[in-house]
Amino acid sequence: MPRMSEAEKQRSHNRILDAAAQLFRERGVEATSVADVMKAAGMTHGGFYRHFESKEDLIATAFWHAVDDVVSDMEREETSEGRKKERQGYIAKYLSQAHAQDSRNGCPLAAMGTELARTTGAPHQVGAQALDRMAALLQDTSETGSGQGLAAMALLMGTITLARLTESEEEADRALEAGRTAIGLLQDYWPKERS
Amino acid sequence: MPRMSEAEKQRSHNRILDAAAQLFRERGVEATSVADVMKAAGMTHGGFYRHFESKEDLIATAFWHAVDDVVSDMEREETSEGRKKERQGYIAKYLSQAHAQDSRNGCPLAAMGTELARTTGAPHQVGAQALDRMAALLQDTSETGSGQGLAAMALLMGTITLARLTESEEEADRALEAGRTAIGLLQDYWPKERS
DNA sequence: CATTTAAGATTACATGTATCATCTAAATTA
DNA sequence: TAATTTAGATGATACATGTAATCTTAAATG
Repeated sequence: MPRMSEAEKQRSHNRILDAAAQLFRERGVEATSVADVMKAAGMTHGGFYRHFESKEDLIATAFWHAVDDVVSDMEREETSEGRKKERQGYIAKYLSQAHAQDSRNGCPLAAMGTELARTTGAPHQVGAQALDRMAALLQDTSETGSGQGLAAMALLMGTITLARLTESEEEADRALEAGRTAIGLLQDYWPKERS
Repeated sequence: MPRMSEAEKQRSHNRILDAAAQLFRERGVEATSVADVMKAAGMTHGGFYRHFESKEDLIATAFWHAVDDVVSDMEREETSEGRKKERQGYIAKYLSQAHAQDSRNGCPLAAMGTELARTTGAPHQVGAQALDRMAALLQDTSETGSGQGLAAMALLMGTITLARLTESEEEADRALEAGRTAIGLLQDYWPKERS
């Protein structure tokens, strides 16, 4: 069947990336094989190494692809006022039953963070970069680097992990509700820069 | 070499459990093979099925073993005043560089939570049970079921995950410090039961 | 139109996997 | 002490894994 045009190769490449980004989040990185990814992308595993150097390469690239996917909308917002508005919506979506039940399309850090932390090399690096990016988005207007964005990120990630760990929707809801309350406290009471 | 006395079998059993509890936390559940565990326990893989029905069985049992190990000290404290005191120490240890760097002996939920959430059956169940247990310990004196314990657990888990994801001790420290501040806010400002 | 190129399929490889049947020697028990 | 039991070792199974060489065919190039 090969060979295909440059444009079609790009499309294949993106299909692999999309499939990997979804499967890695849904089943985990270790639990997903290169063959699984290629099958989900509608190909056989043979062609894989025309697109990526190794599975490790795919992990880093697909993870970053997922981060872009989830985060770039909000980054386009230029004014800090516009962001503040969007941030509330983003947080509400993040702490929703829908997000808890759809890890496939959800926060890549929540789904793969633990696994990336255990890695060394490129996958670990992009994980750390993603953290910077997302914490910056969660940072409330005024002071950057106060740690409030980091705390918010930790709380969000922790909360969906708990919600996904529960055994009923009611319990998941209790976790999500607790997360919402806690995020509110961080926003309302985080100490001002003393300087 | 076999056969060994009943007492020695128990000791073997515990060695397997300890090894599994450590390796699962350090490398992850999927990334750890039954053979790895048995080798770390000083045995060959053949004897494994005299002790456990399956790897899934081991996962659930070893996870619970780790939870007991980490949590049972604090549960022995009877009075809620005694617990309150201990809780602060527990939280300080949890949000420490030492804990971030030693997942092997650290919080089982932080290390395996995401993976357990993806499981079905016994491993998922014990994960949910562990959450109940730990959230109860983090619950501040007064009102149970307010969700404050859940939020605290989410924050703690999220924070070490972030600390482990960073690429330098300084960044890890920033995450841990943010977590400490946030925990304080939860304790100080969590809304009283309206009733 | 002929030649070259390369995307993806096919196949192969060596290794790792969970599981289990069988073997062994020592502890139990009769 | 003799017979029985069984913990753990050995080895085999059947399959999944990451990687790579090779083949096929259509696109790109001349």
